[in-house]
Amino acid sequence: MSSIEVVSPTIEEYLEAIYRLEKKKGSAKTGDLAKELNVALGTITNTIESMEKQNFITHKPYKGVNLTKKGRKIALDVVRRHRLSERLLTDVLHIDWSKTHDAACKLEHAIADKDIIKPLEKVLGKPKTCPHGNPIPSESGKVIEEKSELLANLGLGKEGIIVKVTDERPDMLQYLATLGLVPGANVQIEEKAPFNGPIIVKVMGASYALGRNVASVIWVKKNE
Amino acid sequence: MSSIEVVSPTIEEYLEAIYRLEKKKGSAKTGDLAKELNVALGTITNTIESMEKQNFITHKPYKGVNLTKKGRKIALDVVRRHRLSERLLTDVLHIDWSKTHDAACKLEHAIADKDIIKPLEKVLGKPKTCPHGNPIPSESGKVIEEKSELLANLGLGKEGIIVKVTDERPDMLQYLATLGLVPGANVQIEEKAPFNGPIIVKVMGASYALGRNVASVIWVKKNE
DNA sequence: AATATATATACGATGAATCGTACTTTTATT
DNA sequence: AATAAAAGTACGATTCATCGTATATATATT
Repeated sequence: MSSIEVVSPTIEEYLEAIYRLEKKKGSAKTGDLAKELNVALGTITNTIESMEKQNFITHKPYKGVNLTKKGRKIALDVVRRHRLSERLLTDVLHIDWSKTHDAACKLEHAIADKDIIKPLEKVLGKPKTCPHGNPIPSESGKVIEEKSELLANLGLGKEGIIVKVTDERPDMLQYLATLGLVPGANVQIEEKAPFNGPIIVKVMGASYALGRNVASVIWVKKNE
Repeated sequence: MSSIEVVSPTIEEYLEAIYRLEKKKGSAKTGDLAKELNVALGTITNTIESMEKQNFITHKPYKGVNLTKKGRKIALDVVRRHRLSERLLTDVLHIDWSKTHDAACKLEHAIADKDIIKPLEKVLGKPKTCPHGNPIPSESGKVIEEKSELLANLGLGKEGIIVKVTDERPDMLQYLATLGLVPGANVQIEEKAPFNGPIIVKVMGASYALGRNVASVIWVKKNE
């Protein structure tokens, strides 16, 4: 059987957040978790402790939290449900990609049942990624991560296709969408100002100056 | 503004259950609630007490619980979300109507946001009823209940169109579907055995003997 | 090396939702 | 009217998730 363990929505949220932070920084610090989950630090300590007892994570004080095999399995399932929820919201309900994250955070816990998630995946056409370009883990927990590099690191004159956008803030996503900076779009570096100044990119014929912070959430696959 | 008050999923469940029982029996007894919500009797007493303090319900011991105006408003919103969820599950995800109830009980709490429920309603084509035929309350809380009578009470030889089925048990719904006893179907009473015996009905050319308990969850609109 | 900052823990407390057992009151049955 | 059955309440206890304040420890900065 090896079906996935059922845990509370809270623990699912924690596992998901740890997964994200682990991916981004290698491990999840309690402070980052507190910010991500919007709870007090002491709460993190408490919950982390109980999660370690249940063998979902390991915690080395001051070094951060990491998922165990058992924890990762659940986390991947939550991420899978989250990203399929986002696809449902954009592809079926035609909701803007800037609004999907928060809604998906609630939906993901309501579609854990196999009888729901499988038909959902099928109806959506087995999408490989969420609307922001992040891969959707398979039922068995496989993640196919497309190789890509930061737009901010792309050399002058180089061009590539946007693969994913790693920022969920609605205002940021709205901004990117108005410029056409969405997965699939072709971008070219026209200029890179020194001292970490803005980057001028060309998208669909138009040129825009992007701050480095913006260029650091966009991942592209370089055209060779 | 007059937007709908936000309460916990638990309270939403209670309000929804009270709404159903009120509709069926005029009021909700604590015992019925305990069965409906699968919790201990004492738990009902506790929660009921706090809900009465918050003015969601009134409770006359041994007489039952009833919704206040405030409570009914929330209850109708929950029912609306529940039934739209069921439509999503059947119409979009093509899930069998026998499985939608339990799944919708979870989904209903995840789609409370106006930004989600409005697009959902629109995509579904503003359906008037859930897959079982129960009316979907409007955004403002209006319920348009189609006049109907129990199949069990229909006279010999009379015929009508099934309007709704008021039973959520998966096995019952599966059984009804195999006989074609679904909303919209035309049925005719061919025979009524005495002493509350079975009723023979004709559906789509075929005849079936139904127990009274089955004929008492099917509501029809008589053809005049 | 000293100090400031970031990171983490301890501890006491709260509220929501739940349980189970014992007890009480009302309604139904004989 | 007596009694059995159904309905409801009281009460003590538990678990989960949370808070805030105070304190401790480690890492980074000067």
